[in-house]
Parts: sequence; C-alpha cells; structure tokens
Amino acid sequence: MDTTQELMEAQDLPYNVFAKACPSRVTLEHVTGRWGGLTMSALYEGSLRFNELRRRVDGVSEKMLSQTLHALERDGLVRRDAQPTNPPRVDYELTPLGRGVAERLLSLIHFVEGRMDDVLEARRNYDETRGAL
Amino acid sequence: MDTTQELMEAQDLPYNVFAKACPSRVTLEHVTGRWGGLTMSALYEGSLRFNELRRRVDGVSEKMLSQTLHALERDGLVRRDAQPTNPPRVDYELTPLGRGVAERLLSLIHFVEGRMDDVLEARRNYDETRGAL
DNA sequence: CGGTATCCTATATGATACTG
DNA sequence: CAGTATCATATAGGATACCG
Repeated sequence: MDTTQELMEAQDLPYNVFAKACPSRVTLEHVTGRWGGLTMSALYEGSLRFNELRRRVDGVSEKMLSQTLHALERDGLVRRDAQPTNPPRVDYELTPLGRGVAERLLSLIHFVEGRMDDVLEARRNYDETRGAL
Repeated sequence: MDTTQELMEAQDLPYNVFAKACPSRVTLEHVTGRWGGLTMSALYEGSLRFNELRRRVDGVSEKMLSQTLHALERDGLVRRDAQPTNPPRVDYELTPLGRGVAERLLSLIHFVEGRMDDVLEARRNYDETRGAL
C-alpha cells in the first residue's frame, strides 16, 4: 500500500480524473466498470481463453465479455493472442501495464470482500433506523 | 501495496466477488461505480458539504450525487452529519472503513493517471493497426 | 443550502441466433 | 471455440421543477 503522503499529494500530472473531460476518466471506467475489474482480476493469475474467462466471471454474457476485452486491449491493458488453429484458440493475458492495474484492483477487491460483514451490518443498521422513522 | 503473495492467495472467506450472487459484488459496484469512486476519493482529504462535493466531482448531477451518497452511507463507508441550522449544513466524511476503501481507490486512480500517456499511445497504435485492415 | 420528485433519454446489458 | 449481429429491455443518468 502507498503511504498517506503519496496518496494525498497532488501529482502535478496532466491528467486529473476529477475533471469531466480528462481521458483518464474513460480508462478508469474501463477498469472499474461492471465487468472490466472482474475480467482483469481473473487474468491476474494467468492467461485464460475466452470461454474460461466467461466461466470465471460468473454472469457475464458473451457480448459484454467481448466488448470489455476489446476496450481493455485497446487501452493496452490486455493482450489478445489468437492461434490460427482449428478450432481456434485465443488466449488473453495482462500486459505489464495491465498487471499494475490488476494488482491495485485486487487490493481493493480483497479489502471489500474481507469487510463485507461490517458492510452488511451497517446496512441492517441503516435500514432499521430508517424503517423506524 | 500488498505483496503478490497476498494478492494471489485465496482468502477462504465466505465472500467471493466472482460469484454472481455474492453481496460483495454489489458493494464493489458502489465503490467502483461511475460516481462512487470519485466521491470517496474526493472525501479522502477531509469532509465536504454536498455542494462542495458536487463541484469537486466535475459533471455529477444532484440526483446522482445524492443517490451515490445514500448507497455509500448505507454500506457504512460514508457518514452524513447534518446540522439543524438554517440554512442547513450537511457534512459528509469517510468512516474508518470508507478510508480503507478510499486508500485503495486512490492507489488505482493515481496509477491510471500516471500511465495515461502509455494508454493513449496504445490506443493510437490499436486504432491505426485496425484502420489499415 | 441540501436535497426530493418527476419525466425523459441514452446507454448498458441480456437473450437469441448466426458465422468462420 | 470464439466470437458477431440483431433485437429487446432494464437501468443509469440528466434536466427541470419544487420543497423544508
């Protein structure tokens, strides 16, 4: 984990996700979108074929997985390796850049998974308090 | 940043975001949604009032900010502090749990902002290659 | 100021069928 | 297997008006 200092410091970079028109916002949406984050996380452990990925990311449709992979590939986060065999074999793997993103996504995901009991308790508390009003 | 070992290890927790029905997926969507991540990141530096937040998160509508804050409050990630003054003053701040999430979100955001030049180059390369076909 | 309610539209997503 | 194409729908999101 980065230090608080690193997290707080303005970076003086040309990109600022808080600005509506900043291209970083689009990429952030690709990696944090409904399927983007899960897809990249699934690929963290190694390359996977299209249908392996589909089974791993429970609930994703062919269409959405295809769309998600295209966006990630275009952003240079995922590499597509198609073998011209029959039947075809296509492997997807993270690029070095993609691994950097995936590490941070996994850190977030594991943190959330590990705190779900607290989250669910907060929800019960919230609903209860509201329902009583 | 966590170690690779921590990132890869199965956690043997009851929550697994890869499972379609896991409640962790909903919370992950709250914190990685279009406005959830930016909202929590904005609050990392300190509490903000509703309209301060709205200006900080460029492009968010009143409706979506309100909706986002309710979801985050319900999950126990944000605390709402309303003073019964006139005019009203409402401050939003991260809970300790929310800070844990925000730190990891900021790590991801800063990483993406810092690599946007690589991403944009990858896109140009991708579009060029495809356009030539 | 800090919202909520309503209406309307855009986009995301899903289901199904089809192809190399 | 690894997708694409098409159609239908759900949901996200925005604009506006209004309220305590």
